[in-house]
Amino acid sequence: MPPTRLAPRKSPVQARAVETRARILDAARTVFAEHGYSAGTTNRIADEAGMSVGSLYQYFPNKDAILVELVRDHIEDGTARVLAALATAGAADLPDLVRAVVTAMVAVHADDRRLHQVLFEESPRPPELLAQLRELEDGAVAVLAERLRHDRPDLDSPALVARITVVTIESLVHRLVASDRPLDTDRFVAEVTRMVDCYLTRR
Amino acid sequence: MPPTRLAPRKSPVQARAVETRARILDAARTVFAEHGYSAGTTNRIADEAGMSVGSLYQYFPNKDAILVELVRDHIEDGTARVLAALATAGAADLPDLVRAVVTAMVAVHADDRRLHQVLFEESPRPPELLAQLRELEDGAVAVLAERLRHDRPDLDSPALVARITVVTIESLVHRLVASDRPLDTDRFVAEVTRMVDCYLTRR
Amino acid sequence: MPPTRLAPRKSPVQARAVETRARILDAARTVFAEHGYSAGTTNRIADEAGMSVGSLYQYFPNKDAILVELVRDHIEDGTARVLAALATAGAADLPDLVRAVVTAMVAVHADDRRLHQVLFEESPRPPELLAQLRELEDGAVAVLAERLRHDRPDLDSPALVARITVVTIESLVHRLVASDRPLDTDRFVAEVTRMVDCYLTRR
Amino acid sequence: MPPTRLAPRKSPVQARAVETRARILDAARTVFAEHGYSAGTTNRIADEAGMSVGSLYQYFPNKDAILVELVRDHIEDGTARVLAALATAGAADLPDLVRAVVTAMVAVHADDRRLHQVLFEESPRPPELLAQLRELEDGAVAVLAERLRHDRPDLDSPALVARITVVTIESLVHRLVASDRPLDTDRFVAEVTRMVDCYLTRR
DNA sequence: CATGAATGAGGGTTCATTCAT
DNA sequence: AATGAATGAACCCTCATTCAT
Repeated sequence: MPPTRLAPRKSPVQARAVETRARILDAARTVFAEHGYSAGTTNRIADEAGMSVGSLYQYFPNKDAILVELVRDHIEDGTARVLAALATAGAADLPDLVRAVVTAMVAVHADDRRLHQVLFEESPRPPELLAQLRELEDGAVAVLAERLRHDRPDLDSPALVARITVVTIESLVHRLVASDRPLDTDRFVAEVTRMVDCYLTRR
Repeated sequence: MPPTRLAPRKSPVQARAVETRARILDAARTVFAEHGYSAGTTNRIADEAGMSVGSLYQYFPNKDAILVELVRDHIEDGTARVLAALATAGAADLPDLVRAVVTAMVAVHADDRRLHQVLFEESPRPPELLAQLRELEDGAVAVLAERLRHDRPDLDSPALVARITVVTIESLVHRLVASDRPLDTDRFVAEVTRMVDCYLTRR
Repeated sequence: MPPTRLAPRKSPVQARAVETRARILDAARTVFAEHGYSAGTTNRIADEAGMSVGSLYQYFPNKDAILVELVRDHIEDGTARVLAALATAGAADLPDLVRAVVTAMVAVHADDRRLHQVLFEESPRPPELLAQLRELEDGAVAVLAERLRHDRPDLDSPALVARITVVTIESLVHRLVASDRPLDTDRFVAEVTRMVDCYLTRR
Repeated sequence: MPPTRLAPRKSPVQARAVETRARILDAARTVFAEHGYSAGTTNRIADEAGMSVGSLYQYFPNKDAILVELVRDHIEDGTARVLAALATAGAADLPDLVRAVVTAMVAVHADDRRLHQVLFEESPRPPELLAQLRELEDGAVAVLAERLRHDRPDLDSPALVARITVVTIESLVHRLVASDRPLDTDRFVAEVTRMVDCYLTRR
């Protein structure tokens, strides 16, 4: 039985598998957010996903793989949203871009604060995961450095400045999210933006 | 019996105990840095310290207590060194103070990068420990805010600015330390200083 | 599909679980009888049951729960057998009833003397267990007291007499069972019966 | 330096040792009563006795030895007090003797209920201890049997009757003491006495 | 493919006992 | 003799992973 000619989609089997993986990842998010990493056992995740542990292990080779996938998803989602924000901002000037990026970053991380704590602060960091994070950071740094080379040809080392900027934004957003004492988000964004603007704008 | 004989030295018993605690903490630093928190077992720590688990448990009631003590020591050491740097800087202007603080912070954390990752990113955070960290941050914020009220009476909310500043410095230093890709420390200090200065100085 | 097919039989899953629990309890009986409570480790029990510790802990949340279940089983078994003996004795007079009860009690406890020592003399007594024992004793006291009110309306305090009687029978049977020097069981029953009869019958 | 000629006492050294042993035993009583047997650690006992574990082990070869000694002391004390009661009762008739014995037994055990529970119900029973208990019981049985042979020459098996009697009294007294629900002691004594009297007196 | 019972290494912790001082 | 730090076997329990059904 030949598949419908122009069906540009995965075979039913694969589609099912993709959906199951998603169910597991959703469950893992819930369970990690609620129990933390070590107490977020694979059995609990399988339970939450409404399947047996055995099934879970058919889709992920081990617990770490789930974690890695979770982070990858988060990164992809974050990247997409930040890029969308930049697209919207268009060819704005630096301050506006910074504000757009910081706002988007905060939005990305505000979804589930506790989950991000678990993901980024209390979980083991397999090499694969570290590589992903580096790649992301490097990408952002490259983009910003390029822009700086155009806008601020006077800068000594645009790469370093770009990295400091990127790391500052990332760090502060994570800190905001991880913080037990909630800061006012809008003010936070405003202040971070002002700081970074100043750093990038003044010679 | 000359007074020097029984001078400022703890009784043999206590001195021994203090030394043993120190040995355990040193071993814990080594083991945590090498294996991470969960794999840094009490038996491994005792081994590294050249003693039996039982002995270890005569000095610490449980594994968490070791972690808490490690962080407390780190905080005390860090606080002392930052204060010393400030004292040396004397009544300098803000930029110089910022540079002194950042330099001291980097020095404090450069000792053992991996250990700080374990301590601050992948370990459980008992309430006692969180309280310590808050206290430290609040203290720094209070000092800086006070200074800002003097130097920059025009600032809207010195407390918020102070907190953003403190958190920025803390975060960036931790990021630098946690980073697998070593940045040039001096340049890093210079850039962070410049960023914070700008933030605090420009209206 | 004939009704006998799906008749009063538990689903395979449950039936298996029930059987496994029984295997664990049997193993626990053996191990406790042989090693006592503290030396009767969960690993030894699992071993004796031909399974791993992990499996054991899938059926019981902790060691005490095994003990409690063992005692509950013993109580249920004992209660059933004593009631059966009473049913057989029918509306006999007091002496015959006493003989029936004592005989049944001895039979219940004769199964495994050493186990009963462990269960009732050297194990911790979780509140749940104490409650069970009290309930049992109170039940027996209530039944006997009621009967005494009918048969011996002259008695001052049937409740106290009933309790003394019940406790005496329980105690002596346990003593007999715990004893290292086996007494002749029939004579023992005869003497205890005589003593209790006398106590209940003579004014 | 020859010791004082007619000093009928232990050498100072021995006297000191005896006193130290007593201190340890007192401490053990306190600690066992408070913490139970397994949680009544040798360190706690040494602490309570105001000495170091090492010293404790100079007087007792191991923990069990302390337990055995505690029971031995209890038995000696109990025997002495029951004998005293009998002496006071003089050549009374059986009922009076029984009352005297039961009263004395209750008094002996009322001192520290919890300690007796620990000693007789939740501690391991080393062979040495079992031997002591047998010896005591046998002694009491022998005395009573002898008396029965005089007073009740009609009895078939005075030895068995004596043993049942002795065991009944022992058991009930222990039960009373171990009980969580306190019975009125005087009524208890009266009832037990009545029961035993009846048993021994009526043919 | 799904199931979930089974596995068992390994974790933190305790405590009777020893031994250097 | 006294001390008390040190020892380390053993305990109860967890959880990532496997495998028979």
